[in-house]
Amino acid sequence: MVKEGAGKPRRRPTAIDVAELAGVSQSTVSRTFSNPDQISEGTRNKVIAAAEQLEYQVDTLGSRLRSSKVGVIAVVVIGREGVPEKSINPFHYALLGSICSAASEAGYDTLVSFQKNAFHGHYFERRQADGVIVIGTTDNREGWEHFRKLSASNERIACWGSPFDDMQWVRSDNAGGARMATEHLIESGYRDIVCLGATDSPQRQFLERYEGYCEAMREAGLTPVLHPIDTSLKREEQGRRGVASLLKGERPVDAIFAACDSIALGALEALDGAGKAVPGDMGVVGFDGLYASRYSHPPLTTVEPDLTKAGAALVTRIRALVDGQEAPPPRVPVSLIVRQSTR
Amino acid sequence: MVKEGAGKPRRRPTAIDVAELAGVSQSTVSRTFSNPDQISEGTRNKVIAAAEQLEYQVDTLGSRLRSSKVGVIAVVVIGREGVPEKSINPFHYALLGSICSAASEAGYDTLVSFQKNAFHGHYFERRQADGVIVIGTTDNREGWEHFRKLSASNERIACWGSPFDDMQWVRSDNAGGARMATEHLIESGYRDIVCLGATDSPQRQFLERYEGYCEAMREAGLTPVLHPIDTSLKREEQGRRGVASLLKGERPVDAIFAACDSIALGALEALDGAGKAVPGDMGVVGFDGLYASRYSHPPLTTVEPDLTKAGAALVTRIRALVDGQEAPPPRVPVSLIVRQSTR
DNA sequence: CTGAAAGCGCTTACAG
DNA sequence: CTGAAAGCGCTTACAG
Repeated sequence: MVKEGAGKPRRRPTAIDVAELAGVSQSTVSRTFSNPDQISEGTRNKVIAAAEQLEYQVDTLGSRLRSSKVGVIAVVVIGREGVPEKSINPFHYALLGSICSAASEAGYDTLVSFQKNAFHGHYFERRQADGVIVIGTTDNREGWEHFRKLSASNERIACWGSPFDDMQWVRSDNAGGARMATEHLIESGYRDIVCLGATDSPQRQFLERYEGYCEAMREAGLTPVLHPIDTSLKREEQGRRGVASLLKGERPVDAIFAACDSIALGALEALDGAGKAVPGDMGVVGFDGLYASRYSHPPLTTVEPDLTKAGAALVTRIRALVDGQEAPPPRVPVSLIVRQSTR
Repeated sequence: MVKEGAGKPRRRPTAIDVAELAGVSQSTVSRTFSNPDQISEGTRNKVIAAAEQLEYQVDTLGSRLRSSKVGVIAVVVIGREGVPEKSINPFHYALLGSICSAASEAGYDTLVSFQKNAFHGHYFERRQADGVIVIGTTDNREGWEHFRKLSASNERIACWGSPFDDMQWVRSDNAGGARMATEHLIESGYRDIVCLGATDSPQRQFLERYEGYCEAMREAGLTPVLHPIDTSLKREEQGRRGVASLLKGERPVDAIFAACDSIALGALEALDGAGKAVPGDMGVVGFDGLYASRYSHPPLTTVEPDLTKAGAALVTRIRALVDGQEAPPPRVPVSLIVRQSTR
């Protein structure tokens, strides 16, 4: 720990400095760190001792330039224009966290960028990253189009939440989760269960969730009902409006399976405002496992994807693209978290 | 958009390729991108046209190695051991987002890493970053000690939430925010207002918030009361236990100013469980502006720091350390968000 | 305003 | 197992 600014400018030590001190060639120093098996134990120890004495660390820049290995995964979080970072769906932040952790375990750095309207960042052309993971709101069509094109011409892009099927994606077991949620509602005695969602949304997962819901309903001899939402609104507002029109309608409803937690949170708010008791008058289940769903009133029963596995799967996908490894099937398991919004 | 894997290996174009096509020297190509004013307009246009034709982009690796400018800010999010990424305080995720945006606007990439127990990442020694921004839980003493030491020997570290005063920090206007919160409670008619917090916590902001609360109380002729929390517990649990012991106590209480939102959320839960009406029997105010606080029951009145300014201030701090620029005062303004947990 | 040349700190065939 | 040498793609004095 040499104090800097104490007079000595103290040049960063290089492999040459270490070589001199250890009495070996510069290439031997390099090999000691990049390919230690090639070096005899005795020599290796001398080099390591010298490196420690000088506080030497391999310069990433030199190493990467020469070896053409970047060692970086870029993570792009697609947002909506005009929406500040603090309002980004917390689910995406949590996913970002698990991606960064998984990357780190695989020996990659993560270059994170939040993009709304300007999708520049020529990661490959500028050799800044070996691969790109794209996550974020499905709604920013322009953003996804951009990465879809890149994906077509360069295969090192993996994504979560893409509206397009022809990209390298990783997804929740949406149908399975929806099925679990619906079966849970049926077992709890609800019968007039409506799905608050959309089949034509760019959010393909909404369709998959609706299908899982339908299967479970039909197997129980019940009729699935889709109550469509206005996908141009903010999620919570979709939930509020959805409930408002449901309550005005003729059809009896005793439970709501919402296509995502944010919609469910809005729905809970509207139900509370309308004086409806949850879970007594109406059961509600969401999908995503947002942090906020633990503190809603009442706390929301939801389907939660295993985010650790999701992050790992995305990183694995990139590695597979980079060096032809085998990739596991890209469906991430989910689990049902039963809270107080259902009986 | 040349399709890769279509047979042609297609080498990445270099400045030499562009130079050949444009009929100039390689140095001229380099200058066109790094120092365009040095190049006449005619030459510049020729070079740019050639670059576009070849889809050339400056190779970051070569450029950085030669110029010694890394152009990267590392962001370290300190977590608690054993706590998965998805459970990280959402506040830190939101702050992370605004840091990444601010960095991007200043022309920096952000290298994000989540660290719990292993604090390696020799960003400077390995020349991976020009500076490091450290955020995250104040509770991981070991983590902060690590970065404090680094901070002492290398001055390019800025932080949010450090328990130590001798680091380069950026903070909320904690005292001012606490004052606003307390004045709001007093104006709303509450009198027996207790601060649920700690003065001896490593969370220095808790002390500052307590002090702001005290000032406002004294100015109104009221006596400040600190109801201490057990800082070894999880935040929400601190809030639950705090309320439990408050309700068992002798002292009359009609409002709680909680040192942070997570504590307030736990407190709301416990009050609900104990059959206390909020805001009727008890007013509650938090601090942080978590996403979840919008969906608590009732929605939580809270003090919210301007996260966009916080991210910008941290990045500015790093830039100041890197190239001696002037830095603005590192207090981030806050605002009071009145919701339904207060009259 | 432009070019020729050196060199940033590494990795990696090649030779022994 | 180790060394001498070339070269990754740039930037930047130096000279004109």
